[in-house]
Amino acid sequence: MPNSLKTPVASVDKVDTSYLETLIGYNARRAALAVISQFLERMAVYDLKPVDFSVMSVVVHNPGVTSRQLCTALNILPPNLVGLVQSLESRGLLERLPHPSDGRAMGLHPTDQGEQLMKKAEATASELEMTIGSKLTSHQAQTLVSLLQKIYL
Amino acid sequence: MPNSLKTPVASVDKVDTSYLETLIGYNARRAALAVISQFLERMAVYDLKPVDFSVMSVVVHNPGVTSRQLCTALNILPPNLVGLVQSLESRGLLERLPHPSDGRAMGLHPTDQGEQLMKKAEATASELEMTIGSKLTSHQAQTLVSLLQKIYL
DNA sequence: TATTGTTATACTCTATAACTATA
DNA sequence: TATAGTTATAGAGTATAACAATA
Repeated sequence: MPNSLKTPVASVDKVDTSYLETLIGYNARRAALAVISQFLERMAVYDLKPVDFSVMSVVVHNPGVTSRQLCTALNILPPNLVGLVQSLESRGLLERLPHPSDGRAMGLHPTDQGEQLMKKAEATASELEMTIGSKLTSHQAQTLVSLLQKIYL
Repeated sequence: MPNSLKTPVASVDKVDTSYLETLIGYNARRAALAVISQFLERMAVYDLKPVDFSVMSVVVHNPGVTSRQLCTALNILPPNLVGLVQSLESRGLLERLPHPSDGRAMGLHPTDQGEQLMKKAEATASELEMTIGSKLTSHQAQTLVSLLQKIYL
């Protein structure tokens, strides 16, 4: 029997992605992109992209942290951090001071302006968590974070 | 009291990322990157990157799917799909046939070679799921997938 | 000899505008 | 007028190699 009679050149009405939806990596990436998309919108007022936010947040909570430490903590390659830090410094959000004991390194310190901005930005980030949380119970959100960390930590 | 005496230019021994680790988006992105990194290694033998795998998987499970449908299902922009499809076609993994009812569209169909490759590739992907799953119980993995889907679906 | 920070650079990924052929 | 597929191109993100200064 010719295939053309059995399936006269198939067409698809509804796309079935059920297989991909069984994969943790696929779901994690889709979820991350969805959240980051909302994050971008909400952080636009502060002119902070996710990486800028992460860098500033670590600097605020770890005054004096070095570039190397930042790279390790956030999984950023050193050459790619240089421009980020220069940009944040030129915006007056952080400053680079000599490291007290290592002459090669520079400690990154938040400025007052940087701390004030991040106070607001972290509040906005927490609001976003609540919005996402409206799709999840608080217990589910906690479970989700815990399970994700098991994978990458 | 001069600040230099209270904190003589701070240095950081262990970086504290506990705030970022409360954010779903941060954790989802870190987890996705960790899984994708392993995915890249395991799929290298098939010369399939995550997007190639996703495209081929949808084509195999939806013979005749159009480019537009693929873009919508996988959140890819049409111009960025063109090269992917051309590459997969030139490798003999799929073929583009005229759509039965829409003269503008082309249906994407897996070749026999494409189906055989994806049979192996999907088995490899499932093995990877098991490996990730070794960090989670099967029930936890199921919960994780379900919670991630609540966020982006 | 190893490490921090940096420059230069290349490669990939993602995004936008505009065109054609068809609906 | 709207949509599918395509081209060209720009921008962002990510990668490696190599160098100067310091440990």
